[in-house]
Amino acid sequence: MTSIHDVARAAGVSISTVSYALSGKRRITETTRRKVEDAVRELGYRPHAGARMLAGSQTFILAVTEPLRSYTYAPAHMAFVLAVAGAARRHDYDVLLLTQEEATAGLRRVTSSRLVDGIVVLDVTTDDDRVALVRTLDVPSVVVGVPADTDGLVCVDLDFEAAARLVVDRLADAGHRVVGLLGHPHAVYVQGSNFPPRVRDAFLARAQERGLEARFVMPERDTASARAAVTELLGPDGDCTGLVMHCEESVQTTALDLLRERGLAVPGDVSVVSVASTFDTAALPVPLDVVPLVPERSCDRAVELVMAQLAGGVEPVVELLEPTYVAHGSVGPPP
Amino acid sequence: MTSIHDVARAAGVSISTVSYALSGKRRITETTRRKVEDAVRELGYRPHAGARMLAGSQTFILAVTEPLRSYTYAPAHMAFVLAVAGAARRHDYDVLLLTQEEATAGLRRVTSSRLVDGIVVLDVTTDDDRVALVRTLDVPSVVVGVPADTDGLVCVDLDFEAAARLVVDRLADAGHRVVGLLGHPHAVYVQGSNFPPRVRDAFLARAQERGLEARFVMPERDTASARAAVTELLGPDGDCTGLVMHCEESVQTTALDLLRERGLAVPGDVSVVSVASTFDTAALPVPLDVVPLVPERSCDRAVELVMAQLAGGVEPVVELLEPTYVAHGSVGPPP
DNA sequence: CTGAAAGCGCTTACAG
DNA sequence: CTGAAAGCGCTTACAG
Repeated sequence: MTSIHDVARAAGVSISTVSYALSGKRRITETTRRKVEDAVRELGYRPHAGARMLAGSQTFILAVTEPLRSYTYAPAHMAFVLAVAGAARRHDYDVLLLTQEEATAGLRRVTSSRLVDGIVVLDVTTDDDRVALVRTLDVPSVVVGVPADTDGLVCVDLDFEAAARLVVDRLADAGHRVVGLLGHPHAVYVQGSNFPPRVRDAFLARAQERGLEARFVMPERDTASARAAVTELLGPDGDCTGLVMHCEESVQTTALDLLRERGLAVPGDVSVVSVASTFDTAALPVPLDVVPLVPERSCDRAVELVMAQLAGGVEPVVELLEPTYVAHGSVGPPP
Repeated sequence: MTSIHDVARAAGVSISTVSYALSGKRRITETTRRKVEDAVRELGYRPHAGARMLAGSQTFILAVTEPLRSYTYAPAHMAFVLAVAGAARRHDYDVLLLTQEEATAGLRRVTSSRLVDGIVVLDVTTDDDRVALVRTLDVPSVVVGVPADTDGLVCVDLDFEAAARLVVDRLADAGHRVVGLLGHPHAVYVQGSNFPPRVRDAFLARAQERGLEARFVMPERDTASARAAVTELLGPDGDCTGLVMHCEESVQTTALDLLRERGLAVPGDVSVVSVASTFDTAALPVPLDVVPLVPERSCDRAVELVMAQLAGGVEPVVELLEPTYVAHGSVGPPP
């Protein structure tokens, strides 16, 4: 293995000059810097990670904790993990993946052994052990999502409440009087992620504010349950003309299939909007209006906030990212 | 931060004794060991990761590379990543996640900086850059899957060929004369993972050996495409009575929905088997016989083989794990 | 069975 | 603007 001494020798400088040339932490003559860089390139030098950790007390590793619960929607969660990894790399950081079975123990282990410089907590539940732990850990940490108690935390998340309001408003403005929310499975609301209840509550509250009748159903993931749920939402006399979907892609597909079978046109007979979806709703059987949840947005910001904590003080804060409404022609006036 | 010196002082021994007591690398008196362990516990001591890497030239970190391509089935791939992480932890290893955008560059970086002790390569394609790189890297590596050129590699994988043969045999033995394979989207076969072609080829070959007529279709992921594909497989006169599914859960669900709509009973009218599925086929609308792909099995073995390489010599080998047929009553004689 | 000490490869005050 | 050197916290021969 080629070490910093080899580089120093090849460049004809001292090892401290090599170190500083590489880190940019002190001013170096242009010519010296070039000599060092040439030597680095020629020798294929790469600093020893462990030595850097020990001497510099920086690891350039972030811990990412994502409990892939059985009832979570894998594609979306995977997208968040990958988005964190991507964002981290842009700051020259690698990502250590901590899984469910080891959530809090793992966080303890990697922080107290100084393996990581910071933590990104993904998919927090309302009352999350990892959040309680992170609060005590004194390691730069960012929570993606909003737990019940945000005291002392740095949180980033899409403003799900605003997202829900956006779609309700759009439907109300178009003239719909009865709107229905097709939600996630029941288990998700009970023990799951923090955001489905936030969407539900804001949806119901805004509908009331706008004087709309609102319905809410929580289908399981199977086709039959999804179909029954949509049927229930539409109502026996089909008075519900505005459908909001906050559920998995397959359930949204099933819902659209059912509408088609029933001869209900979108948006001619029923207007449909997807909220907080991570997939491309334009690729559904009917391209759907959407207030998207963009993992990259939340995760880029989360990593930025870890870096900011590393660099200096960041006050505890709950940052809610403003949602955007993307139209694809699936909302119109009621028939 | 409490260091090994603090522990040594508290236990009244030298730091080398602490180190050896913890690593078990040399014989220690029972009483001494206990004194050390007590001190460790009281002080909450955790060895500094960087110092261990530097002094011991072991990092206790494994790199996992998983290119989540857009056309891959996220739940299955996530399951593999998690299975590797779980297996690694059981050997006291952590897992560093390397993503698509950085696949080969990332492997180079983490190995040449001595950040990882070994590599697990997930979801290899037939002709995979990462495999070519890993071969030259001289770091313990295991490939999950079978690339075209396995020379010099340690590969582990389900024996997909045997799995395909198992289901064909089961259908042939039950008396079916025409069988159809519902495959993955076309893109997967062209540029994707290595195993779909293996299933396809073995399926077709075994069908021929058994004197069966065999069909093969590659639906996209949407409902319409899936329905069309099943219709095509069954044939205009419904002569195909044995359906094999090697595709995503949603497509399998759609297929079963279609059969039900057509009034075709399983297995009364059509026998159906799922092959190499990572989800629970017993939870489908009709519980399906399956030759499961169990991520934990492949990944446990993959991690074991990395550990074996770390411990000493392991010859290059392609280990194919024997498939198991799990019956759920979805195969019977043809009508 | 245990200890004193070298050394792993860096970073960063400390000097000049 | 650059260098010599201390020191980060371990592991592991080397002694006894």
